[in-house]
Amino acid sequence: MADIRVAIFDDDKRIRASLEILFTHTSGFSLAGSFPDCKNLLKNIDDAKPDVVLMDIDMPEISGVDAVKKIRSKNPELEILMLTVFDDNQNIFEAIVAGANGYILKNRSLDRLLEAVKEVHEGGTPMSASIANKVFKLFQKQNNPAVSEDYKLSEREKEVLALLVKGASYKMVGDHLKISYDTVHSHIKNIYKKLRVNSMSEAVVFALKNRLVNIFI
Amino acid sequence: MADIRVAIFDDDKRIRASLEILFTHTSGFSLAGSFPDCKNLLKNIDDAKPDVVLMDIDMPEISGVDAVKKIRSKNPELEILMLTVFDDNQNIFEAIVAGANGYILKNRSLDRLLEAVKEVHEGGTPMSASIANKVFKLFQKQNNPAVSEDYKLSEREKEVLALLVKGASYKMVGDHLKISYDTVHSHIKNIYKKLRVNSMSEAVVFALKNRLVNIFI
DNA sequence: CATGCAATCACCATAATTGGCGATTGACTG
DNA sequence: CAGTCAATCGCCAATTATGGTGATTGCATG
Repeated sequence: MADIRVAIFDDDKRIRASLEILFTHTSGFSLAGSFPDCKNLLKNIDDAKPDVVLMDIDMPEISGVDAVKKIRSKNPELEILMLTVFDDNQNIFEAIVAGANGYILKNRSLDRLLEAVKEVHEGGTPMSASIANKVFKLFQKQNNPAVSEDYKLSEREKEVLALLVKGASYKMVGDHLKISYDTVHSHIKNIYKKLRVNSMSEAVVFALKNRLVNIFI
Repeated sequence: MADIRVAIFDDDKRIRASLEILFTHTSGFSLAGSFPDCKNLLKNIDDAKPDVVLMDIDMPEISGVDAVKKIRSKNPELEILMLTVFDDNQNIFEAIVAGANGYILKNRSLDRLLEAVKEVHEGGTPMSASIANKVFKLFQKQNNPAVSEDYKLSEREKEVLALLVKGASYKMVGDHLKISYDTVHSHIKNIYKKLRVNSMSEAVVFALKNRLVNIFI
């Protein structure tokens, strides 16, 4: 197995120095580069060719979050691990959305750091339980209308609507649900009445906007 | 501190029996109810008044996922912990979106189960690392349009597509853009070809999914 | 047991969409 | 200046969707 190449971005000279030593002398890792700021960020990364970027979240001038955004726009595949002092930092959340792959607290042990780098490199997501929880809750909220208005669609009607959202025609819905074309027609008429729309595309947009059906997956 | 009242839904008699014993005899917990299926789900919950519901994800007739949806529609505050055998189950994911608060593998220790119940009750989210990772990635994807692919739609075509998403018909698009019905038809044919779809609703869903047009959120 | 409601199906007429074949104009480009 | 492409328009045929008025079955509920 080739070493995991790590690039460091941190304005604290001592931390940088200790990380440099760590990744230079630990087998399985190698130091791709070490930088005190995010000037020439993309060029530095281009030269260093790291597998994993360690990014301090609190840096002067260009913040860690902005750096993540910048990196993501050019290197969508690069793994980025954020370094932070506090775990209730709003920046962490922004960094996640911007595309960071995980983060680790600065006061954790070096072993834990090595583990986290490995984990990120293997596609994982090292992070604290409290942030994981926040992400989870927000995810649910985004995907679950919970108490969005009740349009009183029957189960069958929701089923039909979900198929329409997937691009099905009347006939396809009928085939899929093993019911006749006319029954599909009937359900759709009722759906339109309840949602107060007059066409399939309106119904589809309505369903997506009001999260009556779940897309994604 | 009052006991945490736990209600059990599992079709496996032995598991139910052992959970009943566990929650009856462990201090800090009490058994609110125990049921082999989800018939009378809401009434059972109404009677049992649990703080936390333990729900088997694979049950006959009404699945655990549907049960979660049902509970959520009436008791948005109730904590639900899913029980499952495998952790790569698609159902888990659906359960999460439906509003489950966490899940635990059935083969874990009873201690771990008690911990998880406590954690859920305190607003946490016990779950395996692999699912947490999936949730995290999907969350990022949803919040980060990143670099949506370029489907090479012309400006006019984007304009037409945006109107379709608003529920417009051919005729309405024509009126709005002051062009003929046949020109609208022409644009739409080209859009369908570029997006590789064959109907308006498909095009609309495609546009929303891939953020080719900006609405809501 | 009447009442309502969900789910199923049928028929009809009209409207809308879809896909195919064109065409012309003007702007940009190598 | 020839070629390309976006934008515009037209016609035709086939398919699909929409809206209306029915009907029957079965289930649940008071």
